[in-house]
Amino acid sequence: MQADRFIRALSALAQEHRLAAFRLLVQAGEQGVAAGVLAEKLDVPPSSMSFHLAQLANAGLVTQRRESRSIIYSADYAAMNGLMGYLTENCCGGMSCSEDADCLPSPQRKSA
Amino acid sequence: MQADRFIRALSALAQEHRLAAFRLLVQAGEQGVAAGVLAEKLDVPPSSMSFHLAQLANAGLVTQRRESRSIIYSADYAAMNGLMGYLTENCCGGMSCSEDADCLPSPQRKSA
DNA sequence: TCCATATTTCGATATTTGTCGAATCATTGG
DNA sequence: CCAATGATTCGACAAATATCGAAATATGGA
Repeated sequence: MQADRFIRALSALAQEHRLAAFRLLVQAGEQGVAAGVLAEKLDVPPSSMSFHLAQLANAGLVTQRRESRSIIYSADYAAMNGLMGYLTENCCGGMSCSEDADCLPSPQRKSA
Repeated sequence: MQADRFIRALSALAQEHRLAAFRLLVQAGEQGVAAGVLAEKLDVPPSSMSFHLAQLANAGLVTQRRESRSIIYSADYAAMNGLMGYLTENCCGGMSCSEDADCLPSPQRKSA
């Protein structure tokens, strides 16, 4: 069951510090943010931050790269979009999903 | 903290049976699905299903209505879209982030 | 009213998850 | 090589979560 991958992603995001960290990374873009900076911004001990970042990485939501002594984390937009596509899959049974307030007003159209 | 609401939503979805149930509801549309039908389809005891549906409802992801003896659950598309909007807020620092645009800096497209 | 159906609430229990200090690992600069 | 810095792993504990049967709560039909 590949739903497991999405459950890991959702679990990863379903936590105060991780959600905040992920949003910071989403906003930071490609540039990314160092682990220590995230820990400081979120006022979380480095060990805890590391624990959380590992979960985000395990879920495939973030990528990491070393830059000198720092490890820079970045949001993986493809993974994020994949998750949102999964949630809205076959929305409304594939029927008219653009009508009124029903399904997806936002640009999350996926199939085809 | 307004983020609490989104954490509840993500926690609600971060569970095998709830994610499956929610997706079924998303696909079912306004018509919705009865609690018992969901329990049967997902092969989960009614009490457990009820427990999970309560969490989805508490997170505001689903609504319920009585129809004769059954309680019909439906996905709340507005809540779902709100959640997705929250995740992508100020994506890339506010630059152009529309779907096929540049929210995907890394060219690692998977299954589009 | 009585009974069957549909669902939820209540417990107890097992499992998972979050926290954080100490120790460890990796990198840089002197 | 050594000390300092940035980050992760480990271990123990606390807290939250999932499970499911039994009992309770609605509803509908005879």
